[in-house]
Amino acid sequence: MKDELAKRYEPTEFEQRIYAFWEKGGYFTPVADRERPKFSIVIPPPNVTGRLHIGHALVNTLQDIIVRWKRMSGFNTLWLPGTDHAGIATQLVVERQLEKEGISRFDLGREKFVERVWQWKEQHSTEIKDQLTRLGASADWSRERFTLDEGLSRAVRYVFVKLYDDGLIYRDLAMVNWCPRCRTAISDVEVEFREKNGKLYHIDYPVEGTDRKLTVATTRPETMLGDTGVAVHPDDERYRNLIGKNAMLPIANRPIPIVADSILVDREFGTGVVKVTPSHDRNDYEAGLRNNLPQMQVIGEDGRMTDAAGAGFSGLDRKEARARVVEMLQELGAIVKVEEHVHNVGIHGKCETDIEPMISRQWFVKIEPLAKPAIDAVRNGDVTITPQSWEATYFNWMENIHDWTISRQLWWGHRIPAFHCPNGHTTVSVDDLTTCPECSASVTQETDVLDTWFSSGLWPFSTMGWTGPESEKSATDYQIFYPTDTLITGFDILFFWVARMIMFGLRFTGQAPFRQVFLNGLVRDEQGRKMSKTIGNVIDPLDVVSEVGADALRFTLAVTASGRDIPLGKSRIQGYSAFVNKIWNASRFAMMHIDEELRDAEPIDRENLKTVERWILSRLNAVTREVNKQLSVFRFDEAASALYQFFWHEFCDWYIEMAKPVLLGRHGSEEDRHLAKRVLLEVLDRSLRLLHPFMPFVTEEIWLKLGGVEPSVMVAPYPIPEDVLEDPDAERLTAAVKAIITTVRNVRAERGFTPKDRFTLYIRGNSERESNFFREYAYLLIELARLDEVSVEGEPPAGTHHDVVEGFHIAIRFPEKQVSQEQLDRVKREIEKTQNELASIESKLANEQFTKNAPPNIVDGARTREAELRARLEKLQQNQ
RNA sequence: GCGGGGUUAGCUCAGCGGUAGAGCAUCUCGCUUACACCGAGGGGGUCGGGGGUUCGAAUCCCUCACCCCGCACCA
Repeated sequence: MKDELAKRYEPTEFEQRIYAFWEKGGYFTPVADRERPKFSIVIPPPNVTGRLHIGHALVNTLQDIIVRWKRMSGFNTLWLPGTDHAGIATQLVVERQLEKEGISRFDLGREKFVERVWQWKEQHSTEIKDQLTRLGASADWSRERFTLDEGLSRAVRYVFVKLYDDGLIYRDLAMVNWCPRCRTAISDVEVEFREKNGKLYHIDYPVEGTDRKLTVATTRPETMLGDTGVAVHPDDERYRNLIGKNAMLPIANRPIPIVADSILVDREFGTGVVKVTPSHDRNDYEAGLRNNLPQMQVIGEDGRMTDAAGAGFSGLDRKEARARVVEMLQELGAIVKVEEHVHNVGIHGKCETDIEPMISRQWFVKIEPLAKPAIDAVRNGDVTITPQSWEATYFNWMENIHDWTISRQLWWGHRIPAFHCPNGHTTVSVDDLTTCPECSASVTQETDVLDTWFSSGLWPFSTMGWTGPESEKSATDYQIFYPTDTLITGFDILFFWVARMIMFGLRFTGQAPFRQVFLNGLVRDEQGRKMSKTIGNVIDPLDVVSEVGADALRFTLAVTASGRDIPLGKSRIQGYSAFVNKIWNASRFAMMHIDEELRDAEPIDRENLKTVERWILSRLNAVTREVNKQLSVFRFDEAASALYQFFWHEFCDWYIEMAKPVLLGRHGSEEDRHLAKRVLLEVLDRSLRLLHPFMPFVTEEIWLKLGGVEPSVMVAPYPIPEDVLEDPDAERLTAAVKAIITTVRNVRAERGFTPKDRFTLYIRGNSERESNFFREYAYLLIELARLDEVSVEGEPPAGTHHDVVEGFHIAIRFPEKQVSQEQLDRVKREIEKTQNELASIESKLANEQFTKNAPPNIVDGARTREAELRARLEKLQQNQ
């Protein structure tokens, strides 16, 4: 032992010091060795925009647990960190900043604006690292990447050009999701649906040349200004004769054709008549194409009405225009009725603005040829997804996938490497062009940038030096660490990110970018609600770290992370911080008894181990097996619980208490004490290593004070189970000792005795060996059960309490005392319980179907149980 | 509408074919020189309803109810 542990556990005292120690030791950086088995993982790059929330804490804790576990298990381990430029999100942040200064990005101009964003990025780029550092993330910061780095940008351009050349990227006029606030197109997955209360307006459109009117229903009356048709179902008797005639569009006073369309119109819904606005509705767009209806854009890119909307509307905001249209229709008497209507409104998730479907010229990825192999990779097991239920979601989405809109009318991001000349030629090129290869005219680069997820999709290999096929021979990291092994991320980006990485990885590297994916759940509050600023139930991970330390937070996250959503509350974290405290204090106790020379002592002399020592080593071995097994299947909760259970309730509550008489010199020889200390050290040492991935700081702090062979616990070998340590006999006997002690304590409380009252315990082994065992451990029974005597051979006198525990008949004699009714009832209840169980097991055994069909071990178990119950019942009845 | 998940102790959840479990909360006793962020002990569940398969079902199948989450639809 080098040094003493501080009396109190104060994580803030040492966490940052420990992290600095690791960094200085270079333990985060793997070696450039192709021979050693490697383990690699890339971080889901957080947005540069800032503060880590509890979800980040979770996903990075889980990664770190796996990474530390693998590193300690001997793998040449790389955890590659970095950040994402997060196109829209980051641009938004800076735009909001500008707003405060009273200007817009358009006032500043593209170049100046992008400069501003870079400035902002530089100011904040260290924040993410600092925050991950405080959580204890053992990422290799020397390899930190940013999606706009030169190498990564090069990869983006290569991929774009290649896909274009392969005919998988095209530019076309199509109906896209347009965000009028951000003034850009976004992809389908970026549209979120919110249920909103709206109104359904029923409007009369007069039919030309008749006195009939067609009533259409719409939730967006302002779009009627752009109607170019009215559709009915071809088989609908009510309107059949009107097909081919014109309806007169109110307000605009434009005749528009009545067409038949069986796809658009559901006869059962509403009036069975649909207004068609090809320019501002996805379905209407398709219907317009089918029926040759013209497109008429009445809403512009900024969400305001265009000139085409007509005088009185041009320049009005969408919402204003709606009110105006309704007002005018009311004046005309064209509104038949207005209904309350709950419907899903598509909004842009990043800024909450209502999406405007809009026809626009954009760049797209033809996705099906990419999706097919990505589906196969999961189907044939090259990539596994945990929890497995997500695979269904993955297939469902991938099999119904639509082309991916990749162009964004933003300024912050990878500018599309396409070059246009005045003669209408467009050339894509990895390197910048100045003149058109076709006509030599000077060219200008496409102004659109790429969807952020286009570059994130390349993350597992673009971060490793991959910039195209030639780089595969020269990029060392790519050669050693690609493909990665595991991906740990939130399920919310399964489509955005995971699916696209698989598609790109397969297409460009010929391999899936990872073998296993673990999708973690959402962190919720204790009542299972989402954390939100409005509810005020947000837990800031950095606050928690300041209050109780990173280890308590990490352990709490791990112990609740089964793959489902995670209910997290402060009280819960508080609870697990008690566990960290427990580890601290148990270590403190152990270190009081561990001498310097023990550290380098020869291996434990197994021959001379006492039963309880063999027991604790056997239990330790079992938990070692369990933790390794559960981590390999991402059951962080099971692994953490097993450690919790073992360390607290087996090691602290029982083993340490059992070892105290020897350690403190109240019992046993000097050699016994030496061996006890040796075992204590062994268990603590292994426990710290087992716990390290979950709580790296506290384990390291203790480990360093303990003084190990390795310079740091994070590079000490992770324990693996050893069969020689398994000891069912010791487990059985120790379980009996524990149960007997518990029973005595029980009886003491039940009969109203105090801890000061001393009893005599009579016990008999079922063999001479067992009797000897109880003789050997009589001192323990006396100490822990507070007895004055243990009699192994003596015959219990009358008037003692009888019981059968773990197959051993015991009798407890205690001083005369008035027995209360309550205590008598208790005895009665116990007898009844035993009788009931006995009855049920007897009837079971009497059933021939059971003895015939059930597996032998189950039947045997039942027989043993029956015998036990019978013996116990007999003894209990003596207590009445 | 399609797909996935859920309904087990007051709360949060695990168990997913063979005697109902954990953590927290609660109650009782105890400041015993590692720890009161502690120790010892107790109480508390007809495993959402109904039906079926089985010697045996919280666990498998069917069905109903309610809740959550995707996707699609939403005139």
